[in-house]
Amino acid sequence: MARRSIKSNPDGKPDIRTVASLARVSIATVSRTINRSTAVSEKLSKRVWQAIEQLNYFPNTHARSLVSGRSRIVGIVVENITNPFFPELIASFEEVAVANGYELLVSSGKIENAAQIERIVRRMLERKVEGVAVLTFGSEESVLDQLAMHGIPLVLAEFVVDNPMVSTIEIDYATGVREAVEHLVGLGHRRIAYLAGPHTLHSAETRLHCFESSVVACGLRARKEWVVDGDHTLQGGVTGMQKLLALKERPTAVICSNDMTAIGVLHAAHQAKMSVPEDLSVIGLDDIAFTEFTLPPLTTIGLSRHALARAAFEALQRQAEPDEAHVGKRITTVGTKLVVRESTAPPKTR
Amino acid sequence: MARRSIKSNPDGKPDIRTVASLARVSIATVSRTINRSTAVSEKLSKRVWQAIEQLNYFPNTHARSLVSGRSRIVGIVVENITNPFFPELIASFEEVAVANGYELLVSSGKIENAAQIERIVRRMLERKVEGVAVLTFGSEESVLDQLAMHGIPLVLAEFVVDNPMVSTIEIDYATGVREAVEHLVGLGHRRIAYLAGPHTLHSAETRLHCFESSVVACGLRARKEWVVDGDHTLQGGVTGMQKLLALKERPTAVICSNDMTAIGVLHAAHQAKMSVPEDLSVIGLDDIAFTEFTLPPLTTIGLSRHALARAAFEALQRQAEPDEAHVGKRITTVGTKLVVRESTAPPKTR
DNA sequence: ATGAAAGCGCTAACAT
DNA sequence: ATGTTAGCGCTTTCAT
Repeated sequence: MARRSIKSNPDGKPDIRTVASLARVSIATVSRTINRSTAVSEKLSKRVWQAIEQLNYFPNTHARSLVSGRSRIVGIVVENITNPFFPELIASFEEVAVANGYELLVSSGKIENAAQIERIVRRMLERKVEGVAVLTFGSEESVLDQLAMHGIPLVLAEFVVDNPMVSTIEIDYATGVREAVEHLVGLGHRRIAYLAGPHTLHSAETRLHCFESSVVACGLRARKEWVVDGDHTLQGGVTGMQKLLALKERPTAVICSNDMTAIGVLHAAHQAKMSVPEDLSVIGLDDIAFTEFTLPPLTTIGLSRHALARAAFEALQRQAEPDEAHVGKRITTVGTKLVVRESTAPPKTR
Repeated sequence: MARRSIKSNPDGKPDIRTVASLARVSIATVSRTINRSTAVSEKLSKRVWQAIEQLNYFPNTHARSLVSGRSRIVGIVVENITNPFFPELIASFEEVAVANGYELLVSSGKIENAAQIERIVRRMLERKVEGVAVLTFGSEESVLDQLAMHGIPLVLAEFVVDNPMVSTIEIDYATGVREAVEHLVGLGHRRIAYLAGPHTLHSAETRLHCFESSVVACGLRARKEWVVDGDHTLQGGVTGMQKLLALKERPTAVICSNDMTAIGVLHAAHQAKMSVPEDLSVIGLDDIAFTEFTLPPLTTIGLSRHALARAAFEALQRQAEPDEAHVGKRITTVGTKLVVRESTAPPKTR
């Protein structure tokens, strides 16, 4: 039986006691040094760090979490991983979380039924995440209720909830969308269509409203048949564009609720032997990496993954580590702005 | 001070004792019931499960990991998250890991210098992962050495290492690549080019060799200037295609080391006013979701993310939970096969 | 400023 | 088959 008193590093993994004895201090002093908590004298702290270095020691996070109640893990929930926007978002989130000493727990599967929600909540609860960024842009309600019920801090995209545990990242679509509409109008377009996202997505509805008000602000009339439903997928873009092509009076430009939709539109236009931008101008939204390489390169409304990820992490951190400078700050805004490439040009017909 | 004897659920989070007392058994019996370890009588086990249900209890994974030494976390390391192949792979890996009661720790950042490798290794070690799937297809050596040195089971893609802790997923590129070459030859192509991946990638070298031997097997001669370097990015595909276009004797078809490259080729061909597949046939490799929506839809050599993820997880699990049925099984093979879409057709010139 | 010791929630001997 | 108990490696009182 390996009792503590007998055991002398059977494996080789140093623990806090190994460090303590090498530095000739108590384990409490080692802990304090590592956590920079109570002041430790210069002299001892130096000895401790030296021992740590020498042993290549690092604390056992499980032991740490167990006693402190803090896991230093944050969760992130997305859906629809086939839209490159989300992997890019996760990568950014990982970067900022890790840089701040946190680990992340990713859920990237589809969220379609109660069992799947249950599993996500369970995973987050089991690993004792300190907060969760729910960046599904729409299906948050369900996940939300359960997590919030358990007292886990949450941050949502564009879903303001009256709960002190829930922060919101607001996205200023208005600016980017207005720039897009003005860009088209400036090129001479009068017949501008909109290929929407799913009605279940909060963000998609917001984007649509921004489009409608921008059109009106530009003195154009909003024609109902020029607003077509989509679902933020490539196929949705194809189908939506086909609907637009079937109209007697076709639009000369189309703004899409996201880049995937816009790529689908490019596809459908090509199939219909239309040239972009000569016969049709197309604008997307998100500015995913692919847009530089579509045919032609896509003009799009940029939404920074990095800004979004950083805002989400910081909101979570504010909840986990309350900081007098930021108390009560529960809404952060992230901007959008037009990126002009080659899918927009003056209309041929006027 | 909340001593155990005084404490009576101050928060409400049930622990193993809460369950034990509700079920009128010892905590050991609760533990046994949950872990299905030593046999527990039907009667008691039923009482325990009932109490668990009633209290909505689940074990604290940190406590569990601390004492058992098993974290039930597996790591996965990828690079180049902008290639949709990798997010799709991660999602598959997540699915199979979670289904088997494991959590995953993802590292998706670029691996370019010692500090970044150090951080990945550190993250994995700190959270005590039970194994790591290094699916970078090339930069494994570096990460590998350090992790293996710490005795962590590893699984690599196509990198056979003489170490019992390291398993390998071998990918049978030969079959898919041969199908692709035969498909082109069957259509009448004689001048087939190859747009390679980076030489630093093991898998890219393998793919190239498969191409070369398939070409020879079909009785064509391998022309050196028709094998062009690429880097598995869209831009690399564009640049590579431009090199091919500059040749006096142009190929009538090009096989690319991955789909991203092929999409770049499509782009460059379009810019050069060439029609695919009329003027040029193009074949990719991976079969990422995007390939259905390129212009035209891409013929490609399919490599199942799900099969790869499952093979990787199972290899890891075999190492973590040795199983007499599979001892010593350290190499798994995953297949590839041609998916014909619309980017290939008979050549115009012969 | 430092150390001794309790105990986080659980698993795994060991005892019955 | 079940219970008792000793820690897993750490943080955090409490005492000095």
